[in-house]
Amino acid sequence: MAVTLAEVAAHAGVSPATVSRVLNGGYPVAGGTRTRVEQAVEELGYVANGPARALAAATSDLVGVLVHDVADSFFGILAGSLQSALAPKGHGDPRRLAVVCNTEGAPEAELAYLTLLEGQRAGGVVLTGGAVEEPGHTTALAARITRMADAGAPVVLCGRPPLPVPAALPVATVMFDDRGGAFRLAEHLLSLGHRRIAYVAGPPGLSTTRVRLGGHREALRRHDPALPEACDPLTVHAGFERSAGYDATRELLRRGAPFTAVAAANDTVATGVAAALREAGLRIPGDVSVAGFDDLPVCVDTAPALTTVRVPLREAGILAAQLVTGRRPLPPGGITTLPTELMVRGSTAPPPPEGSRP
Amino acid sequence: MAVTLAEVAAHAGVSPATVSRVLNGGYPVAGGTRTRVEQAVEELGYVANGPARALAAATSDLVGVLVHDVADSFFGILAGSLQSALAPKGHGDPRRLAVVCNTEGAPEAELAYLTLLEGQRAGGVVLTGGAVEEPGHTTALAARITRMADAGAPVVLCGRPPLPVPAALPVATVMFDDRGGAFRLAEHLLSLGHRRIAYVAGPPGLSTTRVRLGGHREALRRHDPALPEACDPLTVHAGFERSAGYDATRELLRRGAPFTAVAAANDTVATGVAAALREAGLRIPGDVSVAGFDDLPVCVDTAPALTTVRVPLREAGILAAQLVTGRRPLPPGGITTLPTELMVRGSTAPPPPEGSRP
DNA sequence: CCCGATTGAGAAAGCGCTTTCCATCACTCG
DNA sequence: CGAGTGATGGAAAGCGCTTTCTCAATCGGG
Repeated sequence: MAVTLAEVAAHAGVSPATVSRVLNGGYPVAGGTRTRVEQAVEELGYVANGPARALAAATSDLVGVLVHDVADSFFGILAGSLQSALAPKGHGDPRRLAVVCNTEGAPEAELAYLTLLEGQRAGGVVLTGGAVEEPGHTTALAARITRMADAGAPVVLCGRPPLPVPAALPVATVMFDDRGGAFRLAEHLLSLGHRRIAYVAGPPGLSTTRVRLGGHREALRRHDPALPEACDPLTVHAGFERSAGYDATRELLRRGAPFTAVAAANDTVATGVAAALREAGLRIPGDVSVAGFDDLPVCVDTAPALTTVRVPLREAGILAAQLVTGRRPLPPGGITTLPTELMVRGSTAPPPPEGSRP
Repeated sequence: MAVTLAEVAAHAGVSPATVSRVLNGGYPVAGGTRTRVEQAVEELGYVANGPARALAAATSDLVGVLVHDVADSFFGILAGSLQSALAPKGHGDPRRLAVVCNTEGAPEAELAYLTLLEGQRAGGVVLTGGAVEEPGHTTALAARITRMADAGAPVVLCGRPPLPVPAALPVATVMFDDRGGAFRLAEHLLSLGHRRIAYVAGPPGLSTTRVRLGGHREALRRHDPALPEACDPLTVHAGFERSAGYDATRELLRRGAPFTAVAAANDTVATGVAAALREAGLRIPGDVSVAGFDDLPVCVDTAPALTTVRVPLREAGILAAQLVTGRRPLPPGGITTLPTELMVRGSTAPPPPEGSRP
């Protein structure tokens, strides 16, 4: 059916082995021979049979990309830039294909997809999104990743903490300075004069949740050691969806404890928070300031525009692509932390004078 | 290294052929034997070698998903639901993996990715996003798709017009009633009293652009045969990004021809339109009404919320997944048109009384 | 109770490529 | 001037699975 390597070899008057070597490099081939082969490839319109290559080489051109959900802008942007970076313009390298898997953040799903990817002899895997911090899962994941990396498939952890794997293995971690971002965001709110700061956190047990909340509380503590505890009643855990922010805020409002600002786990949640607030007749930022996290595109289209912390998703995607394809050497220690940046917009302002509610 | 079929066979005391048959079905295997094999698979934790399967069977578990850009919510949502639908909960079927490819809508990129996918012996392909309507490309694409479908890989065109391929081939088309949606949206604006309706269309030459604009103009024409032409100076073509909407609107404003409403190619563009309008000191919908298309999540978070046309992306993704895996038979004619729905929100209202500008 | 259908399972031939392991060959060193 | 040497290219053995092609065994009917 399709043109095979053997046919190209015959056409060029060389052996299949030579054609393979020309195509894959890493072996000296005389200039003339090389040209002849390349011409044959061109003339016959040869396209390698991926599965056959993968079977023989025990590694494929597939790169697994585990995300919570590509429909979520956070992951969509990350996966998008990653995918694009996998396909370099100058079609020099053989193109790697991105296999994206929605795990919903579920440990079992992550493991299940990794199994599938191992079965496909994926040439690399990128795990994104916060990690469920449960000892059992961490161990299982570390073991799996070690096995894959050991088999030659680079693994990149993106936006999640490093895992205990033997050094020297091709395992890299790309982190975001979530803690610093949350810290600066809280500082921003404090400097505006806010003290009763509500916090709609992500799901408990997730690394991202812990780190962001940690940075936030640290800033409160720095300002006033008693503040973190004082704000505890104003902290609620929720999911990462808009509705979670909405529900959490209604709950907060229902409780009646007054607050003048709300920081959310991420921008999506923040939009839910804002919606609930507005619905309750509160003005943003007049009555309550709202802040998100991630700096998704939606931030500039809400009214007022959302103060948030920019997380360099595109950069992370590109970096992850380079690391997982080996186009970029592992940084010392295997960890790269990308900076986050406070983006002050219209949704945060000084709190209203005392006496207003809530 | 990993457990192989042969080892499972040995463990179960049968031949490799039998194990393969148990795993793939489609061949009678006695109950006892089957049980024994399944047990062996379980005990050894056997995971099939994808490439080997694909090589022997000449088809893989990979499903290609071509999108303009997954980072764009429209495609992210589509690809997300498609991917999830590919992995049915009850882990009965062998899981299919989604290979997502960002084509930026470029014909060459589409072809290039299809080549790659053919090389991988993909078991199916879903092409999404409007098609570039250029004879050459249409022909080339039709030929490619025919070849793939002929080789047994179902092809699903999603959100783009059907292609001329021999019937009887597994090629399905899932369309959105873009025309109807645009028509009803225009009707809505007309019924509010708008007559000078600007339109920020998508890139020329793209099927989506043509169809949406067509529906829009048809509604204008129905209302008053002279209206389409009257609004021509208010129609501009742009890209599908927010900035395109922004730039186009500034251009419109600069021209000085008055208008009381702007319909955009999609929601993302509409947010850009709104931003430019607000920046020019115009109130929405007080001075100018704005409408989008697609009903992306962002619509409910803009202020005011964006009137738009809901496009059933999730449903389309699920449907495409079922069609491309053959879990759902092709509809007669191979075409399914999904309905769109007008979503009236706060960004559209009657035009201001004459005399206001512009 | 024997014979042609059926049903169930094994043997073996690839699928198309990579990759040792060798065989050349043209030189160069001593 | 013969052997050592690096640069090239070929032969062939798989990689792990699917799928004919075959054959043994079981079964119902005349």
